[in-house]
Amino acid sequence: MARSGKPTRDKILAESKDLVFQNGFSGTSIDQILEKAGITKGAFFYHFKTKNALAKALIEEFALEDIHHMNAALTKTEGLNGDSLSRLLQFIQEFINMMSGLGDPYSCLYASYLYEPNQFDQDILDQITDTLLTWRKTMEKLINNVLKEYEPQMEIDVQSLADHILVIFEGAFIISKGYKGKDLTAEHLKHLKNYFTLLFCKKK
Amino acid sequence: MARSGKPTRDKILAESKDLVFQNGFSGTSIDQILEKAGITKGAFFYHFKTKNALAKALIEEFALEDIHHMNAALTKTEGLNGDSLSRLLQFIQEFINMMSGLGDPYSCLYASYLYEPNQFDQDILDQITDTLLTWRKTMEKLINNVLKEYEPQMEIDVQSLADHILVIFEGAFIISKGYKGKDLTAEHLKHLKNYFTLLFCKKK
DNA sequence: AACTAAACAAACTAGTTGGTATGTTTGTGA
DNA sequence: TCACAAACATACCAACTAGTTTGTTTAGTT
Repeated sequence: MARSGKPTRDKILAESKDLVFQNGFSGTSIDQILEKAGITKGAFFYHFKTKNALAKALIEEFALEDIHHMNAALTKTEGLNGDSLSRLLQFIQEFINMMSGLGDPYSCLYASYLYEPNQFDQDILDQITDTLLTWRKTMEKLINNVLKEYEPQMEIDVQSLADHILVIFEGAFIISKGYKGKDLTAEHLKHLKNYFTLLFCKKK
Repeated sequence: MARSGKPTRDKILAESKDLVFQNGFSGTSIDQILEKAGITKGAFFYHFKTKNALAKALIEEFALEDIHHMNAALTKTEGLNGDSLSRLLQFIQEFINMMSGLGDPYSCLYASYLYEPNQFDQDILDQITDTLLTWRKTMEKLINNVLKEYEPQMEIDVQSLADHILVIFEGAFIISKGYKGKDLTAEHLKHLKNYFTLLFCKKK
């Protein structure tokens, strides 16, 4: 056997992710990646058969981390299972904490890909949909548990309300970029927390 | 004089906008634009000095329409100036109506550009920031008027709350794309309307 | 009818693109 | 120690890229 290729592969993934967020996927050339990663073309195409294979690896890694964050927040708030509302609110608070320390605007690979969808194979786009659906299912459960104990102040569609957290994430990322300042996600998640608090102020 | 070049220029703008939303800006080649618009390279570079000049023209047109929509909704709700809250709510309702009939997910050029910012000159990115600031100022005014009459149920930051409508717009566009179904913006704007309604349920 | 400038068309160029073919180094187990 | 495969490096290519050059058509003006 030769030496391990994992450091090289990881370097390619890390550097190309940064480049994609700055230039877009098709705006990122392989030569740029080689230069930033300090490798050659042979090394790149040893680890990734095509440029699209890199795209797939990138989104797989990103989705894995994403769902991992979601599950971590779920686990952290498991103790509050008794009060369904504080569980939901604390779940959101976990992400407020997570995004609070952030300097530069955060970037999401889903949004990056979805604004040039023709560049990617179908399975890549499907993976994004799957991850969104996982989020939706999780949020629906949390909300439905609240609905057992609380009477919502307004008529709401659970699925739409479940999606709303992702909407705020993605939107906040973009607006943060638009203002070129620091990331604004935390403060916008607070509005979601407010919304939930006001919506479920009355027990059944 | 020769015949008017406006139809050609407009065709270039319309077709290239579609292409950019499918392929991204750097993923859209000039040759692709020529084919879709049914013109030649000479015609293209007669109307736009560089590809980046096209990018600028595209964002200028998009921002103009955007602000025009905003002002139209403002004008339409001017009659409600007496009740500041219903004015704010009806302002949002105008966009709910606008986005309700939509089939395919809507696309925003700001988001498209901001996810490959290195492809564009600074003045293009500045134009995006300016437009966001115009939205912010408008929303701040509407909200501040409400705050004169109403006591908010929770402590809120006006600027952040003003930005929140754009956050929901942009986020809803992306999530809609992710689900590959129809546009979901209208239903997410309803959550914003709910939020405002609950937040300002008590007069001073 | 001759002229003129705007509005194109066609062919070209220099550089870049993703991808390949072929060779070389590296570590490790028999 | 030597075989051998994994992990690279180098040189190359065909296709495509944005942009240019040069020539032609079109429609008002005089």
